[in-house]
Amino acid sequence: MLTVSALSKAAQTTPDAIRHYTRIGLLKPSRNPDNGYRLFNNNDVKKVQFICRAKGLGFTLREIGAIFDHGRTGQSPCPAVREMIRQRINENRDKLMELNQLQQRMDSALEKWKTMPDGEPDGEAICHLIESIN
Amino acid sequence: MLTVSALSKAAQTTPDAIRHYTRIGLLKPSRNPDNGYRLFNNNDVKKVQFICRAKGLGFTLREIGAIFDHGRTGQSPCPAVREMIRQRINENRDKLMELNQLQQRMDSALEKWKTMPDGEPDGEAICHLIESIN
DNA sequence: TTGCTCCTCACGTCACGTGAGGTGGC
DNA sequence: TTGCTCCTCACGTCACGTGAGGTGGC
Repeated sequence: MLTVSALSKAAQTTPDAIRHYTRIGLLKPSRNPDNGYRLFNNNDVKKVQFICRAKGLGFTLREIGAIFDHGRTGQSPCPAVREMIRQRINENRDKLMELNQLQQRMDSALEKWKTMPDGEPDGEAICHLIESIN
Repeated sequence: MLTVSALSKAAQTTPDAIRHYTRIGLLKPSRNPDNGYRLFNNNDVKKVQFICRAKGLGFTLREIGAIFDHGRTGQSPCPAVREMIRQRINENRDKLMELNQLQQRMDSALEKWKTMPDGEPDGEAICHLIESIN
């Protein structure tokens, strides 16, 4: 049986993350009746490692919980997993495009500002650097 | 004088966003004594447009508030603005790299899974697709 | 009266991190 | 006794969106 910190070390994460996963129901440790400490077993080490791997593939904790539930109801989670990652790939593609555009806007703003002096507040403009954009 | 929705239309945003900006102190409308409705003036239209433009450059509302405060204390916000965007550009570069790597991990996972069958829960693996990664 | 707008709470989002205040184990 | 770990709240993060429940204006 493992305590919070022992589990966090075994699975290469933080004690707070372990407590968080417990709070939202991904882990269901038993308790030491003497002091109330959470007690985890070897299967929980696997579960936390699974959580970390799935997070690394872009799955949310809510989705990971859904995958666990599939297991409990005896259904294969695999079709849903394939579908989730397809969606996540599309979402991520959109986000990448947005951030690329943001990066370009920021770069060209900074470039443009190189030739502009700092302005003093004059009641007219708030910050003429920013107002010069668009 | 403008109401919430009139201001939101003039500045091309939503009434809820206007209420939010008021709540966090970026806008300080007067009130109609008869009914308590927020009352904005033409300067507020400019401020909301400024907020939107700055958000488009990656500034947070907290940073935008700091820019407004510079104006009130009679200092030029411009040097701080240049510094903020430099930082934001670096942060965004890191985020882009992360998301690019995530995209690659997701793509190669989906590719690899094409040759793998769905697995039934067997008490051994939670989801062998995910566990096959790394 | 209907339909639109306005109001004020106050919670939810995401995955934790961070105190506050207190206790167990060596 | 000291230092480390554990515990349970409960708030903060970011920028709103979304009810709930009620009111004003035409």
